[in-house]
Amino acid sequence: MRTKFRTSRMPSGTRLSREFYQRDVLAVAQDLIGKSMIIRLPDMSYGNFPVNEVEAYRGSEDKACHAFRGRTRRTEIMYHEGGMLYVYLIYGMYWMLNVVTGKKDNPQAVLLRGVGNHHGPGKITRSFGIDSSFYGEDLTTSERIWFEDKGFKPEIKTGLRIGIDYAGEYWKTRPWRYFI
DNA sequence: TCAGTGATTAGG
DNA sequence: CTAATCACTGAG
Repeated sequence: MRTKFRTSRMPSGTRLSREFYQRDVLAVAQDLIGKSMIIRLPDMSYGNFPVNEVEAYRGSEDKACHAFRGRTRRTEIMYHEGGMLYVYLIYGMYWMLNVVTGKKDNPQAVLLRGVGNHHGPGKITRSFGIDSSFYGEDLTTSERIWFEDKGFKPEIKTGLRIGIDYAGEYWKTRPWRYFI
């Protein structure tokens, strides 16, 4: 953390490490539930929002994962080692915020669907002004967004991933949505 | 139930 | 270049 942004309002906690994100996406997705998303707000203070809903997208095998169609400029960041952000625009209006997980060249990501009182992937990014400038952001070094463990261990429920009817019977029935 | 909205992608 | 698609949202 550069001194520049160290203020009295900086939250104290344990920033999640590279190792946390480098695990398989199903483990990371579940473990992200209850962790805190720390984000720098317009007034330069930091907001703390517990993650309450996510979905896992698991590699080139997963028909619902963007990496299913291979490496493209958009999906390139998913091939990086875990701990980066994958941000993309959908329907011309909504930025989707994803956390890249797994080892290098194993394209996986966790979609954030709910943090704090913000429910809905497009609403999260709209609320915090997250856009393409966050693409490739490194969560282990960023000064404007990262995740912390504050010791909150909620009970986790599972469900089907939303909006992937095109993915075929097997992939659309994986219970890879996790929520509180 | 359905329109809005534009980047991304595959294909010619 | 064209056209289809889309991990969504809000209005009616």
